[in-house]
Amino acid sequence: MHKDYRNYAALMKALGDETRVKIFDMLTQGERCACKILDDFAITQSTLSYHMKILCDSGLVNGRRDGIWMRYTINPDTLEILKEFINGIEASCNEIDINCCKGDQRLNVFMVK
Amino acid sequence: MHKDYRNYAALMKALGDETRVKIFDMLTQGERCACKILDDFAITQSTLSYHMKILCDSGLVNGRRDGIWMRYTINPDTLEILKEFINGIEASCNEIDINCCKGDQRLNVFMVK
DNA sequence: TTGTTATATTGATATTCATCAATGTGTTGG
DNA sequence: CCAACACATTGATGAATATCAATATAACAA
Repeated sequence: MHKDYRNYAALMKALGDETRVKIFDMLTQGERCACKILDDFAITQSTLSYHMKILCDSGLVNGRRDGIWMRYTINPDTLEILKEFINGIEASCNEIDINCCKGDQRLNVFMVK
Repeated sequence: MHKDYRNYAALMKALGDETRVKIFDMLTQGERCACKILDDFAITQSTLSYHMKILCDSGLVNGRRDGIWMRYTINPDTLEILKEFINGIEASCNEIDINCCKGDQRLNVFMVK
C-alpha cells in the first residue's frame, strides 16, 4: 500500500483556505446549494464558484445540478482517504539520530559519511 | 467549544505541499535532524529551512537545537487538534435544501426570500 | 421565445508561494 | 581565535493564488 503524497498535499491544499475549510465543514450538515453557501460569506458569486471548483477538483466535494441549482455534498471516499492518512500519523518518541551529516552545504557537495 | 477555522486552514496549508507533507509523515518515525531530512529531497538547504519554518510556525512540528544540529519532532498537541477536526467531519446524507435564493447576483443584491 | 435566476468562465490584478544563490549566524574542535 | 559544519536569512524571480467585475451559459417559467 503506497502513500500518494501528491494527492494528500492536494487535499490539504484544497482545505488550506479559511473559506474552503468552512464550506467543507458546513457540508457535514448535509447537501447545500451554492446560493445557500454564498449567504454565509462576504465574497462574490464568482469567487464562490472558484472555491467550489477547487473543492470538487480535489475530489473532496461532489456537485450535482438540480435544475437551476448546484447542490454540493462531501465525497465520503475522498474524506476517508484523508482521515486514514491523518490518523496514521503519530507523534513518535523514538530516540534521536546519532550520526548526522558531514558535508559542505554551501556548495551542495556531500562527502563520505 | 468554538472551531478555529483560521487555524485549521493554516494547518492544512502547512501540509498542502508535497515536500512538507512527506516530511511530516517521515517524522512519524521519530526525531530527525535537518541534514537527515535533506538527504531525502532534491532541494537546497535553504529551501528545506524555509519549509521547516512553515511547519514549525504552524505548530505541527517542534524544533530543538542540539549543538550544531536542529532536531525536529511532531507536536502531538497540534496533531491532535487536526485529527479531531478531520474526524469530526462526516459525509451526511441529509435531505436537500428546498428553498434556495431569489436574487439578482449580477448586482450582488438580494431580495426578500 | 423571452425574461429571470443560478452558476460558470474570463480577464485583470495584487498578493503569496516555492525556489535558488549568496550570505549571515551559531556551535564546536583544535 | 579560527576554520569547519549546520542551519537561518535575504534578495530575486517565476509561478500560483484569491479576488472582483464583466460576461457567458444553463435551466426554467410564463
